Amino acid sequence: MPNKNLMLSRKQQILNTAARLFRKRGYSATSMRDIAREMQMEAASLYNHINSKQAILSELLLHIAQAFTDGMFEIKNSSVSNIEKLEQLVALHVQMTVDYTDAISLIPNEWVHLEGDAIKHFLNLRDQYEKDFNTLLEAAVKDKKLGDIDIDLASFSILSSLRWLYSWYSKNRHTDVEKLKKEMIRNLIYGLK
Amino acid sequence: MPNKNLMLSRKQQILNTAARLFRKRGYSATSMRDIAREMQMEAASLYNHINSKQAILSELLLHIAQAFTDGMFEIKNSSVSNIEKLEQLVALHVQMTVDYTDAISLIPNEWVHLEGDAIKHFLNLRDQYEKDFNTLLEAAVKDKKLGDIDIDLASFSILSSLRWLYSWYSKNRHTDVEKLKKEMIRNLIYGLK
DNA sequence: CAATCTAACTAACATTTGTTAGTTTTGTAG
DNA sequence: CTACAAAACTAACAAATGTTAGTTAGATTG
Repeated sequence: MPNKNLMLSRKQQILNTAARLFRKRGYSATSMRDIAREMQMEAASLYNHINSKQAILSELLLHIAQAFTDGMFEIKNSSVSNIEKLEQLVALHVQMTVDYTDAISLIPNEWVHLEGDAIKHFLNLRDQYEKDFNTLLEAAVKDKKLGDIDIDLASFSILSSLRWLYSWYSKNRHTDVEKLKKEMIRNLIYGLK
Repeated sequence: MPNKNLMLSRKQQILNTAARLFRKRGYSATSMRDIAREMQMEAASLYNHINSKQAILSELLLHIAQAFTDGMFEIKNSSVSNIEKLEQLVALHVQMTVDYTDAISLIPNEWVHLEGDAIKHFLNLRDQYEKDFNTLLEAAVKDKKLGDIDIDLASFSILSSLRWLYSWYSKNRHTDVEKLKKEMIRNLIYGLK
């Protein structure tokens, strides 16, 4: 089977390669020459497609963060119960993990290497997302669908597990995605009942 | 001999400072000059106390990993029920998080920058710990103390939350430690019942 | 064919990096 | 006070870094 990367734009190939290397060794420990070697080209040639190393990181991270924000917007405004919205959010995380395993692995830590407006933007999206998540969790408790939990700590626990799912999924790629969604919903949401 | 104690205490200051900076910016993005500046000394002077940047990282990570291994050994061999052992393990994580907040933050990601024997040793300790954790979880299920969960995924979820607790705790240092232990046990263990 | 565009190349740059060597200061024990 | 060891300093190093400038090969278009 030919390389899947062949069908993508050169820029997208570079982003994918960078995501894989950033995941493996971290942003700082990955050099432009590392990325270039993997792409079988010279480091300077990368600049025909991307503006800077920093721009690679911010494209990767902001793309993921925006996708989560968009997903949250849709789910928040849908007309299902609060507990169902929570279920859909867990499913969103699982789906994102499956679709963007490498890039999503950068979310927990590598954002610290963003600079300027990019880091502000990223943290704005992240903080708003977490606020929305807490709000939904609180609403579900008020609906008597969840026990009398510490909202902040429970929210943190759930999101921690979801953020690290990429690591589990990498070792279990055979897993059926829909089954995984159901199991995570059970573990993380109904475990708290 | 009091000279040696003074030297060790200076070394410990360096380790603590390094842990704080490694946490903030990552191992690779933290230079020896960064650590030195924070210690109000020159980079070269650090080498009177430590052998290399790499040695700092491995001392920090292996110290934490060994403490977990020791804790697991004690708990495994104690004469309480399996479910109580799980409770004690959660409490161990919480206590370690409180005692070594900065150094413990390096456990999830920064081990990738270990080299040679250090990385082998670290991964051995980590993998054995996770195996022991899984075994206990399985035993608790067999005791009918937990529902019919996917052991691997549940173990992963619990450990993810515990690994990231340092981040929550940093923003909630006022929290009573014993209360936090109880809440985490409830969230992570009895949530699964 | 000629002109244009894309995407590769080589060469070089100014910084920053971890670390070593050699020297000087400082604190303490006898 | 002297002697010594601990721990700081200055200076320098080779290697690696992100990036720019200028050039060239190959394809596409008029």
